Amino acid sequence: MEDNTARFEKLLVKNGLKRTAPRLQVLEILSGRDSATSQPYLEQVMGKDADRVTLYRVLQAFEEKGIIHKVLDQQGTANYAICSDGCSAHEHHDEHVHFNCDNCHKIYCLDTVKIPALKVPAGFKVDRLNLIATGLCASCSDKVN
Amino acid sequence: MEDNTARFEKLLVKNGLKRTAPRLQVLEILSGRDSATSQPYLEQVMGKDADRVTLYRVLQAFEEKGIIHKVLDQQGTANYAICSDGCSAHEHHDEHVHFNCDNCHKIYCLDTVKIPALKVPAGFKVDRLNLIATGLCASCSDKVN
DNA sequence: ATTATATTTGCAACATAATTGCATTAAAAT
DNA sequence: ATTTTAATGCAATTATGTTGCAAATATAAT
Ligand SMILES: [Mn+2]
Ligand SMILES: [Mn+2]
Ligand SMILES: [Zn+2]
Ligand SMILES: [Zn+2]
Repeated sequence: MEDNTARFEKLLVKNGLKRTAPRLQVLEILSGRDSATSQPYLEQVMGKDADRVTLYRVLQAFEEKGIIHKVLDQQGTANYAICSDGCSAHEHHDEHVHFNCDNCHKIYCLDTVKIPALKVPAGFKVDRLNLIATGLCASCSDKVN
Repeated sequence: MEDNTARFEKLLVKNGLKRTAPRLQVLEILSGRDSATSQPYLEQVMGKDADRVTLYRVLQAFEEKGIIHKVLDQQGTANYAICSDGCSAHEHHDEHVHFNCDNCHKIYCLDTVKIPALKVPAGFKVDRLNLIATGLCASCSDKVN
């Protein structure tokens, strides 16, 4: 497997973003997790390595460039995950289902589960769909049973 | 059509809630709108008729009793709408699609559009589904064309 | 009608998430 | 090495939501 840092540096350059410590750190954290990561968690992990404001700006830049996508959980907290498919500055392709676990509160990107097309009342023009399923994740439903 | 205030008073009593001015006012506002109403808007309209905290508590009580349901829009803002079907303190039945207009930012409860059942990976146990469609509402797509 | 009770409200204080302006710093281009 | 441009840090501010507690009020009991 290719060196992470080198890969991230390429990613930044490709998107016209400068190679800075806070940005590399955010990419490092996000890529090392199996579920979406909340802003509060990121803030806590980064600690004083970067200012709060910087974190917000890094996340915003990444989202605009199509590097990450934002998912709001049921409490309205922002969570971020690296985009898997070919998202770009001009268009996100993250129309997969998100699963929010009631127990561990993780948000999983269910990349394999596509959102079914929808029939809406006349006049409404659907641009994007956002489906959040809530319940117990595989790991938590295991433990309960 | 029956007098609104009388109807609301019954609703409160039925749910073991006292008939108070802020509660009646919230019901009055919500029932007079064709789309979900944001907390900030409610706060603004109520002005100094009720304290911010009271508004939050009224909304919370209504939600718990199944009188209203909460929808978060794409910005994470809380929006509230009166429950149409038989929601109760023990269970909400609001699994309809919500439509968030990019132009007027209104959130419509599409009561007629049910969320299709979902096939999730093994182990995941779905409890609730929340589908938000974003785009242009009928009224706004009219104006654009 | 008066009193007792349980609930609801308002206020103050606090917590957290997010944004803005601006001076400083640092990355990349020349 | 110097210039240019982008990004960061800091301070201040706004918005959203919560908690504890005393005062007020709706309703039930007398
Ligand atoms: Mn995702
Ligand atoms: Mn609804
Ligand atoms: Zn879980
Ligand atoms: Zn609209």
